[in-house]
Amino acid sequence: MNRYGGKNSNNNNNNNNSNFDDKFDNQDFYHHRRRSPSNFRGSGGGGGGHRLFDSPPRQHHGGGGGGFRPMGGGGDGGGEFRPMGGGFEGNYPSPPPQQPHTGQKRAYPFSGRGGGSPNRDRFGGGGGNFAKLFVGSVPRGATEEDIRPLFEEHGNVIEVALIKDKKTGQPQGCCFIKYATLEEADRAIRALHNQHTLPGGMGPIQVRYADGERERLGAVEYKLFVGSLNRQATEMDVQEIFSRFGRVEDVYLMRDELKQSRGCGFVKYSDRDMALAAIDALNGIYTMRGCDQPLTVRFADPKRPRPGAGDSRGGAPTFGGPGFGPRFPAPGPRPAPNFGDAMGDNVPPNPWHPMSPQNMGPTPGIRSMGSQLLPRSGDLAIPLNPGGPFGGPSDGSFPGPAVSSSSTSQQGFNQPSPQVPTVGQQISPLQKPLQSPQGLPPSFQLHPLAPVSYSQSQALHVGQLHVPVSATQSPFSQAPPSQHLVSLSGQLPASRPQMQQNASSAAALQNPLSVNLPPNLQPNSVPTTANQQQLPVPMQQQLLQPLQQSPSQLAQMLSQQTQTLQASFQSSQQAFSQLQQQLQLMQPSNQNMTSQQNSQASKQQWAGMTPQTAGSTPASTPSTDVPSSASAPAAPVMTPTVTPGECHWTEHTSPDGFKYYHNSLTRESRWEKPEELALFEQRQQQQQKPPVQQPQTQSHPPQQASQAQQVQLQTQLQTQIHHPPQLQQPFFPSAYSASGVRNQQNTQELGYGQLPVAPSPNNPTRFQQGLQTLQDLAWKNKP
DNA sequence: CGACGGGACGC
DNA sequence: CGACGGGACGC
Repeated sequence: MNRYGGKNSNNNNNNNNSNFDDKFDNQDFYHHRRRSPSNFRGSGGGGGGHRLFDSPPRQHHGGGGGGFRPMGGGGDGGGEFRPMGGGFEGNYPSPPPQQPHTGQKRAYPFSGRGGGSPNRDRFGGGGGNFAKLFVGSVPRGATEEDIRPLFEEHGNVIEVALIKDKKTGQPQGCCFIKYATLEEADRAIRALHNQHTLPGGMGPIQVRYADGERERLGAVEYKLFVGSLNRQATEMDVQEIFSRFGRVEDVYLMRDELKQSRGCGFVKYSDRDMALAAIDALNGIYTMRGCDQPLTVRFADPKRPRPGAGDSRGGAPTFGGPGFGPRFPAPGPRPAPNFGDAMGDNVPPNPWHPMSPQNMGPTPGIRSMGSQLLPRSGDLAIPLNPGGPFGGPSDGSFPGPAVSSSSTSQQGFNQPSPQVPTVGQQISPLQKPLQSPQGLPPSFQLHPLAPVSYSQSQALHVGQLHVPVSATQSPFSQAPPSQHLVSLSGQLPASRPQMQQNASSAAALQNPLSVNLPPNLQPNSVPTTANQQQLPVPMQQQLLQPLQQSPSQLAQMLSQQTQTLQASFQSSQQAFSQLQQQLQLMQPSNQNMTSQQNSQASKQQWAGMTPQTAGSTPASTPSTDVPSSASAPAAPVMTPTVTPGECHWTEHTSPDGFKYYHNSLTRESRWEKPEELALFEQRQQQQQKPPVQQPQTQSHPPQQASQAQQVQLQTQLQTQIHHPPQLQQPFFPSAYSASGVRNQQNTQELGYGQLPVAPSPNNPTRFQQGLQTLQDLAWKNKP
């Protein structure tokens, strides 16, 4: 069972007074490098084995030892980088030598809110820093040598402790890694959590602070419970929505045994203001597409204690809850600065009931605390792009961006700083269009603002306007066309002052997208392959295209696209029934067709989304493969280069320009080409299979029973079921994460992924699967 | 309307 | 020191 994210990181730990959070945290510079199993073992990893600290004798470190110094890794450099992205081939500057710190095992028992936390010591002297991480999903057979190198890429590993069962001595599949500093630990979490699978591992390793570490280190996290999520939404989608308020440390969606989302989950921030901003802007306001109810966003209840967990009591290191503010006077230095008073004056009457009217409202105010950094509401009211992954506010209002007051500069990750609008930092309206119109899917949508912020720090600067626009909508986006129009045309709601776009915006346009791309744009990407840093040429072209069009045109396109989408949705259900009928007829003779049809259908679906084809049903227009522009808007994610196959795997191209594969049945996505697909393709080629361009012409095995039927079915699928596929994959394939939240279902779902490659013509199972898929699709299209 | 992720401290 | 029973779906 692979679960996506995991609890984890939290960077902003405040830690000794060193404002390290202002600098270190650039964690993100270092990215994990995907090591291939082959080189995994021996590579000493960056930094080369600083084995000095191997298994230090346990002594009690007294505190104070001056060793700690926030290693900075570098200045801020604005290094934003996306956790997932993988774009950076780990240029991890070798970790600065650290002072050896000994560690203690489970040192401070930390009793929850208990008082005398050891933190004091830390705060005082900054000594005694070492950070222990818990690492899960470690192959049982792994040895320290297998693990250490990986972690040394992110810092000096002081100790690696493989956990064995006390009684049996059997490896437990987990271990503890100790770093001398929190920064290193943080980096490791970001780079590895859910993002690296050890050889032989069944899934990506889970990297998080060991129990009690957070508290011990003074780290806090603000966990929000999020309800009424679209069950089709992925962690990534959720992250997209929440990243506007600041860097999302982690997203965890509750799923059932079958991995189906339960419609709720948790989002963590390390900054309280971000959490508050998210609540204000989304709770009861933002409705995801396909949902009839707005999100519920509130501070999470304390985690229900797990019986079997050996966790120390008390616990909940999370803050934000009702009484937490007061009760936890800032476990760490951090909270205090910006809103130490927060709970005091700015506190809403009832934090636990964010739903209160005041918090709702079209333009959720920015409940920015009194931080000086925070701009005034007027300035802040920057419209967020409604077109996020799942649509905008149901009421048509833009969720307000919240501002994150804390000036923690570390939002670095995927997100640009929380939309803290330092005045003047606004996105030019045109920027969005660039991305959206072309339907640069999700990835671009992910951090809608990201590009901007990034650019700001990196290149562009003053004078840019942030426009709420996000023309792009993910398939689930509910934002009415009108919103888009507004956005595009630059007519923002009155509440937004910014609009002062200016000429510079045009110039700015290109930069952000074509130049700065990677980091921001690929928030989630997790490339397997190296270069993710550069946007593929094609991609860039796409991005630029929009520029050539006038806003109004863009708006129109969007509108059309939207209509098309809607129309398609409506028809899907019908299609489904029809399909069922068709399938029944066909069942006896050929089954494999189902899968093929699906593939084709999905391909078509994209084509159908062509804006030009407005409202039209994406009829069977197989001949022309979707022009790049066509696939854009509606098609959230990719350019469907389809590879029809038995295996249900189809190849797609992410906005980043990287290929990935998606299984229509399992909805699994992976970066590597599935073997099944490869085999299938081979088979196809052997059969003289024509290029993808002509799906219809695909070799239809002569043996098929009734071609007529097949065709019919195919047509229907093509013409009517367009959404399904989109819906399934509207988003990015997995790689997600800002916080390591990444979809990595791959490995684990092999069970599904590896469907019988051999097309057993009369395999009822396959048929069932196809049906299943269809049903699934139909379901999704449901209102 | 949904509520917490696999495992957890050896030498 | 003392260390988890009893009870279990409202809005």
